[in-house]
Amino acid sequence: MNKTDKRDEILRAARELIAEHGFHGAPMALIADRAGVGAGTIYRYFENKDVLIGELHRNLEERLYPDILTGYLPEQTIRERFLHLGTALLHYFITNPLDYRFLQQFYNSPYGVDHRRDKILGIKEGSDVFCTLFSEGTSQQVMKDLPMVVLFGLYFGPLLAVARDHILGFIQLDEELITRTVAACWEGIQK
Amino acid sequence: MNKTDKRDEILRAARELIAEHGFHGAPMALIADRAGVGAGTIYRYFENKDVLIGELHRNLEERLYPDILTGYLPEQTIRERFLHLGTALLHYFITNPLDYRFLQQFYNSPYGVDHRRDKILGIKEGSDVFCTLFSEGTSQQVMKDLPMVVLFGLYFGPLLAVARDHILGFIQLDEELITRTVAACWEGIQK
Amino acid sequence: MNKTDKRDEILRAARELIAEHGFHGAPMALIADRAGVGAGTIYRYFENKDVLIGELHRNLEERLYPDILTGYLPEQTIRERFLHLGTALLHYFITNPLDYRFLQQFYNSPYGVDHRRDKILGIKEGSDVFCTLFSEGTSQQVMKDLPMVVLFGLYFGPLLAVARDHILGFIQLDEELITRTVAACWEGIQK
Amino acid sequence: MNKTDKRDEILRAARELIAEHGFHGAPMALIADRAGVGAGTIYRYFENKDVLIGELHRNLEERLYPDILTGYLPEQTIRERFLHLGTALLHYFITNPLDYRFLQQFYNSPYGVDHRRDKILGIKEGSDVFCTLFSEGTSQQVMKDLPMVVLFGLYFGPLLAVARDHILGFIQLDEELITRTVAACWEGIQK
DNA sequence: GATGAATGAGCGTTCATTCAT
DNA sequence: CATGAATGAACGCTCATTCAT
Repeated sequence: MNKTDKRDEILRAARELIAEHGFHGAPMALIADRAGVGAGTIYRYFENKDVLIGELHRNLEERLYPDILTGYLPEQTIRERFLHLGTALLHYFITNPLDYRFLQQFYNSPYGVDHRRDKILGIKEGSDVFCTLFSEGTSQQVMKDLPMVVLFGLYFGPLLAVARDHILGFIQLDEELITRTVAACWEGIQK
Repeated sequence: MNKTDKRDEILRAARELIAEHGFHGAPMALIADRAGVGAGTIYRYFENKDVLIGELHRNLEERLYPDILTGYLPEQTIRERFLHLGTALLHYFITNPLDYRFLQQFYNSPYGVDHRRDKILGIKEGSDVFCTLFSEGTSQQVMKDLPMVVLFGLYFGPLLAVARDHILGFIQLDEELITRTVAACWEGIQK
Repeated sequence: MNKTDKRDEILRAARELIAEHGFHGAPMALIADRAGVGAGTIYRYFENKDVLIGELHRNLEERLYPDILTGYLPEQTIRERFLHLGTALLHYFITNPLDYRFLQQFYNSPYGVDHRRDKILGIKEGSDVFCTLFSEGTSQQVMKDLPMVVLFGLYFGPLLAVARDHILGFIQLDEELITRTVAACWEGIQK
Repeated sequence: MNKTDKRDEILRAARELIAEHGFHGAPMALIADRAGVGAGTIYRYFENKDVLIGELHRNLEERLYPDILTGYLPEQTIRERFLHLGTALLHYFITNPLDYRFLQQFYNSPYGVDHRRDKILGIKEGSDVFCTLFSEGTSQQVMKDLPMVVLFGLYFGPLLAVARDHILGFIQLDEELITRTVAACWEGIQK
């Protein structure tokens, strides 16, 4: 196992444990075990647990963004792009429930404390796509003239809520329901 | 300090610490300190930490529901009642940010595990107000024909998101913004 | 309830709890509860827990000795008296298993530490009957010429062991078995 | 200090503290101190205190049985074997007083609760030597026709009593006294 | 570089004892 | 006197982090 592999194994092990059992169920020793490395080894790759968790978060974003941007075409209308991103986001979380659960844990833990600025469950930072789209939307008067933060709330709030409820089994999202849910968000946001 | 006072002090101390620093920042010893009592005293009032936390939750609901139901008139139109509740909820969380933060911690911790079914950040089944209102809304075809869970997401998702962002200082919600935000939710939900 | 009654209630409650659950299952608060008095009240009658336990021990002996001495006739032969006491002792413990269990707990706890000199599971101190009997037995050459302590071991050792096993349910002692057991002891001790 | 040494140090420290002060005088922190290790270290070797205590018990038996079986010859008469085992047992406890005191504590504590069936102060079922010997003794009509449990009481009762009194300093057992004591037991048990 | 045994501060909880009422 | 609420030291145990090998 080379250096990068080891690092990846640690991240994977940590992500799984946290998603499955929460932070309280993911002590360093267990992460090391599941990653197949020694407990001390983790500290060669990550200064401490906070840093490991933070890295996990960054790592997640690096997988999330390419995914939802696949097939995203700047030349489409604002509405079309809005629907694409919302739909893609729901698909991503449904396909990767561990990632959803990790995010949920992350933003309500001491580890997420420094990332709180990454509002809206983390879907903002570096998310120029969303910023750009919403800026365009408001300046072109296609979206309501509300602060960006509120528009984000109207968008991500419902999406994350239904993703959570799907993952918790309170609802079974299918293509049609996803489409209609994202469409409803649009109606709340459009002018 | 009499018996009730002491119990209240413990609840207040616990609520504050949890809201400010999360569960990890609220060990029993610190709660006792801040409440001005001995560590063992807490256990005269609450069987164990889980029970204390659970009581904190119940206690919060006992303050939240009367508040948002003040001035709620069943004879108003569905839209009017929808706007009333949404506005009242935002007001409550803005006025009681500690309660918002406590709920946020609560539902993402082992303590809230049994209450997960109480979906949508504590607006739970027993909250017939919301259930009743939404049932009426869909059956009268005033609201979209979506599963209750999705409608709840479209309602509470944005509200809780903007409440959080206000509390975190990312926006300053005033009466007008509150009204417009809740109105936007309505537009997403109405048929 | 007068002063003596209260004291007796405390002793009774303590004895029961200790016999039933051991010392670890008899905190002062529970003793007070079962005695129907306040926790602080115990300290009016007994300086501290050690003293209470010690008193319990003395109290037991005050009930045990009159019992086994009933029908004890100094004019009987040494053998007859030996058999009488042994039989009476077994009867007492079978009839009062709580007392047996208390003694057992007592002599293996910090509380019994000062009473260790009361060897042979407590059946020695003040037990002039036994001392007298055995002195007589050795000086009259009816018993083996062994140190008193050894003779006591040959007497109380088996008796307490079978009492324990009866109470634990490993054996069902009836009159005949009691008689034969005490007789066997005698055979070991007699010259 | 290597791994085995550390484990042994912990066992030794625990045995000593329990023998000297009983279970109440052997908190984990003190055991760790006396063993010269950190408090947490104990838990690398023993899952919890119960397991540590249980191991202490097993460990003792592993030293006790080989010791008393040394020189034990099945071809000897029942009486000879009886005397051998009794003598060896007394020698063992006199030589290892800490072991005697540990056993005494063990069987009168919550820790020994599961071992209660191992009657007669730890001379338990696995001790086929004793069972076998006594079975042979009764079936060959060399021993009295009493239940095994009573015979055990007549054997171990006195032996453990005199061992205790020697350890407590009430008598000084020498070879002759040991021999005569065990012989007295035999007289009580033989037909 | 990798390891995992060792650490000890910190946790939730219990309970003998005190003392204001 | 009697009370029982209050105390806080002490317990068994966990786990992020270190460091000798």
